[in-house]
Amino acid sequence: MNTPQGARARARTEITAAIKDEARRQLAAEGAAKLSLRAVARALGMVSSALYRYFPSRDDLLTALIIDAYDSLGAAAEEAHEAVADEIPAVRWTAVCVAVRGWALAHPHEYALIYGSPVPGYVAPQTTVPAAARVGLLLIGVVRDAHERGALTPPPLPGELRAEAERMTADFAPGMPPEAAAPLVAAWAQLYGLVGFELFGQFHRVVEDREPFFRDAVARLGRSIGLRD
Amino acid sequence: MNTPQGARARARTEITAAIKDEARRQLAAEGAAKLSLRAVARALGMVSSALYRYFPSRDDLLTALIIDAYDSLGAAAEEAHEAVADEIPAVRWTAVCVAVRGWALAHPHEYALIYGSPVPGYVAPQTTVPAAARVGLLLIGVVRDAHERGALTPPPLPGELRAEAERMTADFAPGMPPEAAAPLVAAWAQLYGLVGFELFGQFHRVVEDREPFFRDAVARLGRSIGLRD
DNA sequence: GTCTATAACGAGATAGAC
DNA sequence: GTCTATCTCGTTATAGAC
Repeated sequence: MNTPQGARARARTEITAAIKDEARRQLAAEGAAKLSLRAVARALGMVSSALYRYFPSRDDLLTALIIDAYDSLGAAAEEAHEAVADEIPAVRWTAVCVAVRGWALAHPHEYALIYGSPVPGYVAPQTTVPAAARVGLLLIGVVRDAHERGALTPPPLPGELRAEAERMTADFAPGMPPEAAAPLVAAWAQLYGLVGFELFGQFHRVVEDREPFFRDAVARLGRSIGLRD
Repeated sequence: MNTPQGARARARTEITAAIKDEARRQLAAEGAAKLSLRAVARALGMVSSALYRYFPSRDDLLTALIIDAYDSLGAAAEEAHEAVADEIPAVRWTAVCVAVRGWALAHPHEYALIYGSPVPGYVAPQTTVPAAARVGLLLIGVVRDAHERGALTPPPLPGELRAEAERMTADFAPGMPPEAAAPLVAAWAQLYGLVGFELFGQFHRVVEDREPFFRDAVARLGRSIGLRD
């Protein structure tokens, strides 16, 4: 934030950050289901009712943590993309995917919060949507750019999926050929399948040398959409 | 079970089943993190100490639920495969994937238990491995069979992955060409990415007509391994 | 106005005595 | 196996400090 702040506003920002930091610590230790306002307050030497000045409810604290996680992931992905902005789309595709994996390995509990099992009793409000969409929009941008440069040869579109594909491009990927819509959305989900399996231990004794395995898989994902090397 | 049982053994089997049923109910309501032996006991009109005659700890109950879930999923996948055993490998591939999705939609909380975020503080023992491997072994069988019929043209194997691919085939997919190993393991993870995204709500307002979308995606996955239509 | 602290509610879990 | 005393929790009402 580069807005000038008075002392009270600064104190408020700092305490808000301290609450979220402590909540993240508890997330790592006990999981989102057991996140407790009282425990956070206790760890900060505050009384539980004081937290309500900062977060109107436990669910609002959870929502803030979720938005922060999506934004942190989105920022990491966008930064990685900018670093290779001059490369061909296939290279940028892989760079974004590798950044998603890197962020997930560095923040496993926040990854579990946003892409793991839903927290029982919690329903994410619409306010999480913009942050949640960042990585997806970035990948759409890569594919659209490939199309504009003539570097995209998407697979044929099954007639059954034509209407759905056209709705998708109209809704959130204007300028992208509808043939790429279903393969891209599928690749997006599949990317998180690869990351989740590694993170949650399903690759234990199955995949040993994980980075080259991952790069190979996401390169294939890019080709399945029609990105050319 | 077709072993003849005395009255005592039968009662034990029934009570064990009742405990697991009630635990699954709580799993759905509160999540695995909050699964509590006491609450299960209360719901069954038992006292908590009595449960320890059936499950020595909460983690053992969790392990039993996890093995049951893997076995239920594995059985559903194997049954779907048998129903199309005479078809070409690409058809059998899709049938198994569709069965995995169908099972997951029918058992979302058990899916979350085995493929969602890890339960904090719980580490799965080796006893879960055979049940967990069933779907993977089934998919390996489809690909191996395609190879034996000459219906498999796997993508070229990057030199970087040669050693890993040969270890994979030696460890759990003998008779399968190493070129197919990495694409198959990746496809296996990606399948669960597709299912998880649908189940956990990431496709909300993104994918509307989900079954054809899913079939298209898994058909592409099959082709990425080298299965021919 | 902005914040923290006290106390309380209703619900649920837990530990130990019996 | 039962009962009770003591914990936890989210949340609110209220009172007072700055």
